[in-house]
Amino acid sequence: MLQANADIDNSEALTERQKAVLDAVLRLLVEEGDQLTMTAVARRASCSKETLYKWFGDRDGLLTATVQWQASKVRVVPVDGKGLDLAWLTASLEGFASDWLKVISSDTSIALNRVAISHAGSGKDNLGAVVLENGRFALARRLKPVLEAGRHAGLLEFTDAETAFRSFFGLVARDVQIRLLLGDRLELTEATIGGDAVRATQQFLALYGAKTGRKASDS
Amino acid sequence: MLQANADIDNSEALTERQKAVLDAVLRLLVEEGDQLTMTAVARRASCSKETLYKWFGDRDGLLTATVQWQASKVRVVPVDGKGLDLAWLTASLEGFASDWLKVISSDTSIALNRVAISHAGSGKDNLGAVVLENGRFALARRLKPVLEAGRHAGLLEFTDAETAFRSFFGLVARDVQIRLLLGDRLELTEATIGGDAVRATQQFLALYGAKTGRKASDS
DNA sequence: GCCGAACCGTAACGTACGGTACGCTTCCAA
DNA sequence: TTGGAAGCGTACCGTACGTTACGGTTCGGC
Repeated sequence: MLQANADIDNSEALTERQKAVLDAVLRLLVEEGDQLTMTAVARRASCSKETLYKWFGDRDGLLTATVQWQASKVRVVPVDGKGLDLAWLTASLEGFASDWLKVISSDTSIALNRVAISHAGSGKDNLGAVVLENGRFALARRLKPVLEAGRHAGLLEFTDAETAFRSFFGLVARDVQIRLLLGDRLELTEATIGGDAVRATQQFLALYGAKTGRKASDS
Repeated sequence: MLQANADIDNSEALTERQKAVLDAVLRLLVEEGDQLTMTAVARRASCSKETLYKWFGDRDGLLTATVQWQASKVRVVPVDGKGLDLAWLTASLEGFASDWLKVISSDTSIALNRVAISHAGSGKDNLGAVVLENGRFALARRLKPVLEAGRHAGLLEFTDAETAFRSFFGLVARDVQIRLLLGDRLELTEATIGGDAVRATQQFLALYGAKTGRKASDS
């Protein structure tokens, strides 16, 4: 199982200059993928290679720091447990779906996932674990309380929150991420994402909504 | 959009020796990921590097040939349109789900997708397009006739087969592929796959099944 | 038996790139 | 003013690897 903990929010320890360097790495990663060279980073960030090695150790350290830096930036706001009625639940789910689609279709996410996947192949570091931890697992951690709240309010029915979450995940993401990672041109406009979020949410409610007050189904 | 056509079944043009070489590449790819070297391939396949270059042009050509060779091997049997009742439809969908889960969780698929994704980052070749074409799009081409048949028989209700397919895809795959690609240990046993296939099928039928004769729902 | 094609094994070449060393400038702080 | 830390730019080193070259071997055709 992936190691989750550790290095949660070491973004504190980064100076502004270092953050700027990592942003440069991010931009470079988006532009030309994993074959970015230390020389290119140094040139783009207007710093010396020696500084890069002093700050980040080696190339993998730089990549890891970049992934974590990006992760620390997308730390989203926790959902507010206001109403706890169906409208609130629906809005929350649609919000999660929309946010997630925006994330996985962003250039940055695609680039980062690509490099993490490449590295996962040659098990050198745990870049994949970091990405997973700050992506799919972070989403689950944030969404599950909402699902539990929905169940507690009698709006949802499920026995295992993890299973319910994974169904929601599947209904939202479908084939989007793998297609984008493999280079498929798939323009997700704001409107498309909004529509998909609504559809996914409705489908999820159809599957896991409480039978009272909503046509539901299960097996 | 991805170019689909061309090189459909150039596996004819491969000699047995060449196929053996590509199988060696496949094995090597599974074992040590994308950082396989031409020297390693030559050693493993007991052939000379000169031969590799004569046959496949360069490293990318070798990789492309390998991906296509693997793709030509997994050409599955078309589903037989026998009964056209609910049992047949359910069994077909479960079969598709099970097959797909087996594919995406196989070492070979993971390794191939990883290298294709890496290459998609640095848009050198169209490895990603080849993988997509023989993976997700091939699945859609095989499944859609089943969905259409189900609709024609009054068992399914949907307006767009593509949308219905993507929902099915999402319900089946969920987070499995991205987790595996990112290096998450996720053992999919035969039993797990079978259960997931049944669950995904039931959920799909709940969403897209005709309202008559089955508890259905939609928005 | 002989020739050439195909191919194996290996040595060699060139380059790209990770990592290091060093000189120079800037900028505090004593 | 000066010493030193931090950092920039660049030259340099070592190595890994893609690619090429070449000698030796097998084998089918004459």
